[in-house]
Amino acid sequence: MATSKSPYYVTTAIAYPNGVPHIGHVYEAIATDAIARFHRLDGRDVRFLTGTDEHGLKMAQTAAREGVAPIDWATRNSLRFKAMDELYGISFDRFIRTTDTDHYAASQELWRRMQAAGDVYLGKYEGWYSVRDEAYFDEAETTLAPDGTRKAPTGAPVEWVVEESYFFRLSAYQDRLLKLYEDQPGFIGPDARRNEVLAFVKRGLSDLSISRTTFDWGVPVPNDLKHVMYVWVDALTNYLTGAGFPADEEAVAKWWPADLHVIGKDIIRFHTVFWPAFLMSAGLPLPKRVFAHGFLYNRGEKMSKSVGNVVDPFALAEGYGVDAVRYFLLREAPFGQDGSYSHEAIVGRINADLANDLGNLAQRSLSMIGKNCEGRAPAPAAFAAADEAILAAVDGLAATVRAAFDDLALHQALGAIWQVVAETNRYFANAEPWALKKTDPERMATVLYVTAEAVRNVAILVQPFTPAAAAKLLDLLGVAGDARSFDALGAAGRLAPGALFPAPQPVFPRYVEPEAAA
RNA sequence: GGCGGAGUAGCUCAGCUGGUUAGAGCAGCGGAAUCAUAAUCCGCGUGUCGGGGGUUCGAGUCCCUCCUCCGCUACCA
Repeated sequence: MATSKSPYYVTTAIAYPNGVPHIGHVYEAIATDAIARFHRLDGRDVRFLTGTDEHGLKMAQTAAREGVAPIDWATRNSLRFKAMDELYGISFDRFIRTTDTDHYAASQELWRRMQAAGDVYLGKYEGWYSVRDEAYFDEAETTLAPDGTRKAPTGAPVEWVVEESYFFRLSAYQDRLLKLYEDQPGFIGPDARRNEVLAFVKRGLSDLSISRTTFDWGVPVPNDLKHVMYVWVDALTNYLTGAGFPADEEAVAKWWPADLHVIGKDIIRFHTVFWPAFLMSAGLPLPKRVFAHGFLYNRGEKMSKSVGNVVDPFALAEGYGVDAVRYFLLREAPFGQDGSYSHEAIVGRINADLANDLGNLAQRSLSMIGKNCEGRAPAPAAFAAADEAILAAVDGLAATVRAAFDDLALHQALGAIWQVVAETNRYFANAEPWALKKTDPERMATVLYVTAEAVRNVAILVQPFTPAAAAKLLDLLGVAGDARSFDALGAAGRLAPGALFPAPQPVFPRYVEPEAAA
């Protein structure tokens, strides 16, 4: 079952490490990690790429302000992002940095290919430029301050800048892009984003400025060292670098095109318009899917430094635990839509879903097994209708969860799993194994066996979401390390009666307010 | 302004191509049980389905109109 499956290459966007990571960064990493773990458990050979995008004027400026070299500033911050990923158990196969040497080689090779295709030409770029924003603005967007200076919409001063720049002939790709969206409807998700991109491209495309001469902190343009590549070519190419492009042809053949780019909704255009156009130009296959997740709000309010409601991922993990945060973020908001974070909401999820529903189900059944079955997997007698019903619900879960992952409806996968958890709690309460203890020990053993089986299957399926707790749960069920993939779901991996269980212990602790605990 | 999305129980939301008394989870109230992490189970919702009009035997579900909110409308990591 695991043998004939195709490799799976999935990426997050690379983060711009000009500051510290925030909750949005973890959210994207956690979601992509769940997807990567899911496919690994499903028997596929997975490559998971994440990292940092380290070039650009702003990085150089901040480094100068800090009195360090750009590379040192980038390294310091990049390490912080990597530490965050490691803290949250993000199972990346490579943490790429756009300052890695092989990335320079990849970016320059992509450039050469686009140039060879006749899509790169030298021109002049001019406009109102804001150094602070590292961006040009339309004159209509700017305002004239009373003192005669012109300001960007962000309030930053702008100046008229003319610079030589290489351009990419994006205008030539309108038809091919529209055809792509039509031929490959799943290329952009969710659908709402697809419509926006479609409307945008239909309005017409102009060529894209892809180099700068005003700073040198970037990948040099081949054969014209005055220029460094502007953000799009450099940053997007990381996905190719991560696949071994161009030197490692075997790796490229295996991993490229990527199966999925997970990104934030703010950068959808770059990934669904510029990126496929670059790849078409270079004669490379296109990624199969680009999916934009939503933003996280703090009690419905946008998080911003000035408001001071930014949530620090490190503090979050400290306060609630890594698995709880992972579960909460993927359960609370439909993946692809905006979500809201609040202390009350996360505590509610921790206590209601993790501790009460699943954690307590495991604890109550395993504790009875420990006390009444010598701590061994009980031997079931013939199954009654209620037993069969639960096992059928449990065994049907794999298909439901797979379908949810196909649609990237991660919240639905969790919803389906927890529905079975609730059913199992009902089953357990109905069967009253504690009463059967005296009247019908054989029946009690059967109920405990079925319940343990339900917990085993749920634990396997929940591994992509709460990896550490799931592993602990499987330990408590005596499940061997090589029996935790989706191959072991259902009848194929049933608990062997008599198998020894370690002493049960809580897996998902309740959240208790610190002051109440003191 | 243009295009697109949304407005359903206190909260978060399901409701497919129109058809039994509009559903789920959470919260709340009442009860049961006591294996378990004060966890679990059972029962309880008279909601103008944003307002108004229309089509239809019949409309959250289609059409028109109005109100409110949100997204996109090119180079912002």
